[in-house]
Amino acid sequence: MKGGRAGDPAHDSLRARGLRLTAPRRLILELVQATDLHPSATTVYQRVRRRLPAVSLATVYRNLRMLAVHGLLAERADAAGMRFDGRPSPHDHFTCVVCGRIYDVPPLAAAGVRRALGASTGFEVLDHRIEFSGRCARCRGRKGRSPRTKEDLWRAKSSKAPGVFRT
Amino acid sequence: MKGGRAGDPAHDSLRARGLRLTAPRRLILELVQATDLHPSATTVYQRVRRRLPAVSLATVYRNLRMLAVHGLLAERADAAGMRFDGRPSPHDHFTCVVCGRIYDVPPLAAAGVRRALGASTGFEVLDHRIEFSGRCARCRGRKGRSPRTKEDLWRAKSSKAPGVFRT
DNA sequence: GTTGATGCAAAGAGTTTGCACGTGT
DNA sequence: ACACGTGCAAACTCTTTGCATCAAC
Repeated sequence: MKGGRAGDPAHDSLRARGLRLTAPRRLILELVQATDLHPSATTVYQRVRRRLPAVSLATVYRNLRMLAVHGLLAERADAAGMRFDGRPSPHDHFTCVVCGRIYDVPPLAAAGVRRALGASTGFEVLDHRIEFSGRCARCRGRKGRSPRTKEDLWRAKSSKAPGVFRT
Repeated sequence: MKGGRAGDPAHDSLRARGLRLTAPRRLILELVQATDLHPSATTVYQRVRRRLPAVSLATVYRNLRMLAVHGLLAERADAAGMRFDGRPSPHDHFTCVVCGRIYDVPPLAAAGVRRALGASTGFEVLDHRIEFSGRCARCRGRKGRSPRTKEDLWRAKSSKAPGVFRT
């Protein structure tokens, strides 16, 4: 009764693959796609509960993994666990060592590097990912300033995402 | 009585930082530095036990982390947990989707990409890492063949590492 | 009505930690 | 001898799974 109907992009993506569009699943997908903060499962869970208080953490995990398997989300391993990325389109990442934010950055010089590697090794390069790290624009300003906790803003407050690049 | 003495590179590296050179610590460092298979803590543990049967898993974890903090090893996050890399020098990685091996590859086209990112974003790029994936040379041969378990060879057999690139 | 999805709780896997004892320097 | 390192076991965190129930189609 609260689930989506035809015409909804999420609905169509799921139904086209023979997957059911349940309310938790739909919300989880929407939330992850609506931010570029690469949230953890727990963070998604906390956000989901604000609109669907009965949803369990297990359901969040099951859906995140399933959506990733079907290519609607991408998974990233992190020292603290898995992170989820709502944009499966090719792009790279920049992690700010000061504030901990993970920014999406456009694919800069992919093809040439991949070709070079394939030529020199005989490996068949199917995919690649570049992880940059350093200090982001807003953290270059302040001195040795407070490492603001990464996604606390998103988890706790509104769904306004910082939004740096949309790849 | 069984630990190293002056003149040993590992001994010097540790002592120079005020760290003690115990037998487990020395062996752990040597094992990780001697392979490019990026072993997990459990894998290192299994290898350590073959020469020092009394060493505990906790000690392996403590030493791996401590050695990483002091820059003698590098840590990598993986879906299955942490991996350890004995070569802190800059290099990239290629993960074979068939056999699961993680190969070291030489740094191919770093500088230009970093400069481009800095110029277009205002970010100060301090480091980067490229993760390639695909099928390695030896797996391109066989058809849709058996995903040989990653580092079983090293864990179970001799310390002969496949050795692809030495960066 | 079927079949897959969910909630709950329990189980797993990887990693960390408290404490008393052992050991490098 | 002193301080750090170690073994053991318990604790913790993140993630997965079994099962009865519920709901999308």
